[in-house]
Amino acid sequence: MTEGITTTTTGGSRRTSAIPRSEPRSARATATRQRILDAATAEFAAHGLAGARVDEIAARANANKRMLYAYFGGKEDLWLTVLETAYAAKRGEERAVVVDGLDPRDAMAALVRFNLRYTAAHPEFVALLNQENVHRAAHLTRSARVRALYSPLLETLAAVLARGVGAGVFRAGVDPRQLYITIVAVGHFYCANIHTLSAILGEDLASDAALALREAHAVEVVLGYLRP
Amino acid sequence: MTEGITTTTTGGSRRTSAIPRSEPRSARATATRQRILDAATAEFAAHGLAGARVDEIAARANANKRMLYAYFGGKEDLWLTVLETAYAAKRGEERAVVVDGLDPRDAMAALVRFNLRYTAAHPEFVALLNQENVHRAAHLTRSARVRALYSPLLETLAAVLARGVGAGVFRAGVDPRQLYITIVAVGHFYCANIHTLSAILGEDLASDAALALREAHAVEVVLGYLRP
DNA sequence: CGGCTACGTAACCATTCGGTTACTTTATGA
DNA sequence: TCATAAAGTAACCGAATGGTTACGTAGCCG
Repeated sequence: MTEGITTTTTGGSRRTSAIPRSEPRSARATATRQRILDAATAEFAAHGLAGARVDEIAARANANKRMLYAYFGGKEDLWLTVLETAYAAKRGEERAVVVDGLDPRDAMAALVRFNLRYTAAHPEFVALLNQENVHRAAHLTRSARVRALYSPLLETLAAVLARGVGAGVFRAGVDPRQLYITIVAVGHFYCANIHTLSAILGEDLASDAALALREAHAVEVVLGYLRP
Repeated sequence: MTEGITTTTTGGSRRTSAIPRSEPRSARATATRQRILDAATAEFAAHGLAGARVDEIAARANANKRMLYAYFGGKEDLWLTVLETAYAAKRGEERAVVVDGLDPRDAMAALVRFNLRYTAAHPEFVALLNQENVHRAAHLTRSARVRALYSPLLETLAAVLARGVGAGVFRAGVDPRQLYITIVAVGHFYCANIHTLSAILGEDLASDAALALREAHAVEVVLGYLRP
């Protein structure tokens, strides 16, 4: 009863910090929570943090707004949970990429392709990241959960790079972190700015054909650069 | 029963379409207009379209909200003007880059560096683009003014590329558009995601030292790739 | 000067929206 | 079976926000 309310603040920005319920007890509750999370991901990706509407999220989820506050605490907390979930999903997929035993060049190409395809297939991830950067990662930096999720892609990449250098098929002296950023960049930037780029260049970059061309180019750039 | 109030207008979103005043007549008016535009650029970059507050823009500009509506028509129209202005500014800077007479490799390196530096020096441009992509370039595609601003960088890039191929110092068969996207990407992505990347990688990528490293890497990637 | 118009101000308005309260329904287990 | 707590609902609240109206002021031309 009487959860510790102590709102005290309401002065500056609209915020309250009801403690989010940690674990739903029934299967129905879990389903409701999940529906809210899915709806929130879509709504946040489509409109951003400030543009998203809590009422709309609840409506999309076929849930009551009250439950959203019960499960997640508030709009910003929900945003963070959505972000964390999106990150965790990508890290999970990355973990499933296995390139052991492949020729280093093939392995590297596979990593580049994976990244581009994942990015293209998950525009909501791109949109969420864009938004969070507008906010200068204010929420993400507060998240211990995300900080713990060091990218498996980076680990794999460093290993492949070292293997290729050892085999004499890659140039030496490449910083894996810089290369990681570059690989993510050639795919992410394309997908993130696909609308403005299409508008500026006057062609549809979102078509399958255009994506295939971009993929080939991305692989070519990375492998071309890495030649000894 | 009386709930369906037939407000006639205001069906979906709050909008009014006051016709923006085309040209201010006095110097004072021009200055006011400019102050509003500058303040809007900062506010939109900091908070996005939905997150920006019209009152705040007016306050920052030391102008009255009324004049904002008089000069720009409304929040979304102001947003578009800000976007167009930012684009025009970058295009203007690009036009000032002259690489004629340079060795193609030096010329290419200069283009890569220019892009990275411009992007790093203009976080507001990056933030605005991010936002506009969240909105799927909905405003930009409506702008004839931006569509006319075909990137000079792309033109220059294509020329340098052709020159290098002719001189035998660049590989043949590279699509200038793909390369353009890649060059912009390696710089833009870094700057656009500098906050989330710093959070994930656990180091400050915005420092001068980190930026210099990134610049060197970007040049190395592009020139390395272009080797025949 | 004197009236006209562009420029600027402040108070106001209707609606939206995040968040809350008071209440009903559903499931669980003693 | 029935008390009890979790899950869910609907109506409500008040601050914030985009936009407007009615009114003052300054500079320019006759």
